[in-house]
Amino acid sequence: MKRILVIDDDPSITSLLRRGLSYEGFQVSTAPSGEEGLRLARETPPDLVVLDLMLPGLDGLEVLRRLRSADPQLPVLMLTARDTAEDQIQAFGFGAEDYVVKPFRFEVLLARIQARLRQRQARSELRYADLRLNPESHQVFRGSREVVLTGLEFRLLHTFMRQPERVLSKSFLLDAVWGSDFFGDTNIVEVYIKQLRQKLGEPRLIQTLRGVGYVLREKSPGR
Amino acid sequence: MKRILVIDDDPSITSLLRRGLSYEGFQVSTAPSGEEGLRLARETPPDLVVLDLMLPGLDGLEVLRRLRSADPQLPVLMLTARDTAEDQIQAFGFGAEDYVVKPFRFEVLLARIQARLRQRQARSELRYADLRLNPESHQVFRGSREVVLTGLEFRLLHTFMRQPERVLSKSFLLDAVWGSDFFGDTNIVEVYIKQLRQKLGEPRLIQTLRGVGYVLREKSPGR
DNA sequence: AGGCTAGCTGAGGGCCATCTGAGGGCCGCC
DNA sequence: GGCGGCCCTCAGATGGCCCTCAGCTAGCCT
Repeated sequence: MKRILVIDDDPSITSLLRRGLSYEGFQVSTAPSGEEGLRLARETPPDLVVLDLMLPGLDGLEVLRRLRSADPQLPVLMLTARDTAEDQIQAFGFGAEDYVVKPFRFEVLLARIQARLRQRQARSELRYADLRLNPESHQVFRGSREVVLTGLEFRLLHTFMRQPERVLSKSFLLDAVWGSDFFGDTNIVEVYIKQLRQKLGEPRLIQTLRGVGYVLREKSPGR
Repeated sequence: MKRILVIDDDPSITSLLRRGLSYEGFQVSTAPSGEEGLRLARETPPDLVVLDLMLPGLDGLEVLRRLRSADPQLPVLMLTARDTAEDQIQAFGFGAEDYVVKPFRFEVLLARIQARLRQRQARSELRYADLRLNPESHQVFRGSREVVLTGLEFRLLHTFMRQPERVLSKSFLLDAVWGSDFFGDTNIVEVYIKQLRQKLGEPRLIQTLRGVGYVLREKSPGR
């Protein structure tokens, strides 16, 4: 779940965003001042920050500068009532990615937030336990060791990594990886599971649930 | 010198931007339609695109989509007279970074352009491993040795260098380098890959992922 | 304990994605 | 008009990957 930090001294704004963004599935923190916002960001780094330009105490631009110094990649969305050309120029100069003018429609803000997160998300790799799978480079690592997979093996593992700890039946996998136009035996799934297990090494991450399917899960010790 | 491509059917806009941005030290191309814009972008990839949402013929959003498919990193600044929430939402959905509403102050547009370009840092010379590609001088070096490439070879390598370690499918390359109006066999990609590999020499930097595509990557040493 | 069935495994055949060398046609330049 | 460079096509060779198969193992039920 993505974390969003909202820094604004206007309670009607923070309350609106807290409710609206929570409803959209984000984990929302709010701070009424720059100092408080920076403290929260330091404790639990958010995935994105919505920052009011006009703040009591520490200036919004100063907060932006400090957030950036801690994480130059962090997406920050500026929020403000002022709409002069000078402000915009200055904010962009400090490296804000985007700028929304109050009053705004919630959907517009949401769309921009999602656009920012998507930009970031697309490049990021999937992780589970000590496994890392990068869809862009088509690479897989177990710890620091690279695991070289063929096209099908990769697609199979990718399917598991997108929904770890969820049981996937053989017919589901057949559909997801081989496509619904495949008419062979489900034994092919077993064959490729074995192949994957072998390449990924120990300890085993793909467990068999007899009569049900397979699941990507760390073997919990003693149960 | 940074290249900016302006796609807009309104001559007063293109003329204004051509003069204004040239004065600021940019190299400006303009296109009155989406088709023409895409063609220019394919021939000489710009550093940033200013794109009108309302275009005759090919829709602005469609142009955006195609520009993005060729280079996901390319900064695109949408420009439009419409200012409805729906448009903004849709444009962000397609991955526009920014949005400027007509009429605009030139300084605001300029500030946003500069902010985008700064984020992207120097595009002037692309590097990967011991490869260097300079889009301005159209030169390529492998280590200290210059590699002389033809126009197509250069565009192909350029496409790879803009997104190193990312898998590019043959159909993607066909689209990005040859254009979507090419109807020949994908074998042409294989032929040019071979040609590039030969000219670039060893160790091989363009790897084949059978059934998936090609990727610019140093062969990870056996681990 | 024994039987049944789901799942595991090793080997191998064949197909097709990719590689490769050769060559034809077009265009700009001399 | 001739020449050279570049783009594209084609067809044969290669071998990696996908899939099958048959025998084996092991969980589960009676």
